[in-house]
Amino acid sequence: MNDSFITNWKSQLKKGTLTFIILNILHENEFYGYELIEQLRKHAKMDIAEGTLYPLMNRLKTEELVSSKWVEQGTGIPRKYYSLTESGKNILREMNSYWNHLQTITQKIIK
Amino acid sequence: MNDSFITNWKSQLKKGTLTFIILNILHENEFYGYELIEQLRKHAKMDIAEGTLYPLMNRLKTEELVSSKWVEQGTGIPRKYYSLTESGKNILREMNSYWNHLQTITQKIIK
DNA sequence: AATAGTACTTTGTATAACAATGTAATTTGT
DNA sequence: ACAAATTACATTGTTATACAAAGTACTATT
Repeated sequence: MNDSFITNWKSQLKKGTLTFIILNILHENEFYGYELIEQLRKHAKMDIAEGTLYPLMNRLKTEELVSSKWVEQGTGIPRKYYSLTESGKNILREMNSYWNHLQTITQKIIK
Repeated sequence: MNDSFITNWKSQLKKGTLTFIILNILHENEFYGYELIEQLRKHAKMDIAEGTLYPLMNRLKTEELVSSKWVEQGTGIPRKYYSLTESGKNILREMNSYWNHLQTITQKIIK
């Protein structure tokens, strides 16, 4: 029951950090949804449900922080590739700045 | 409208980080609720609504990560002081460990 | 006497993660 | 050749949490 506290905490911690991480990943490269989930699992050891990612990407599109384009594959299901808009890059700069601030704060209090 | 994206993001970011920061603060010292809000505003530049903090402290009590005691003042309203339980200290160690992991991840991708 | 500040509490709303389920095509295992 | 797993996107309902707003009660300031 106290083990689930950590599990729940990690889930709550994603609210905010996930958006932040994904925007940063998209700053370097274009990715499609399913690929982002794999990237996060492999490189960040974060397990993201599909029901988390796809709605999140739609929110980012609605806010016009990312744009998307369908790319047909020679074979298989077409992929929707996401990339950062100019507005998205500006917002990301603000987010990075606040994240750094948060780091400074926590570094002072963590034992 | 895009300015409110950052505002909302900071609010979402608190889900998880706030619990984390408060438990770390309580690791060094006992504090009462109103004092925690002041501490966060002054030292972390985080503005926490009372309707955020008090329910949070009650959740932490229910989970037995913190205990509380009323302390009567010579004058004025009595204060409810919170302190970390042994269980709270153990959970906090796990949280700090995961937070450090998150740092390593984000440091690699932030421009 | 009125206003601001201290200190805790409760109620209702909005947001986001997630489990579950669904669709459709492809690849792998036997 | 067939079943199962994987790839890829999407939707619905549930749950947790921050926050605005309002309330209670006492103290300090003007």
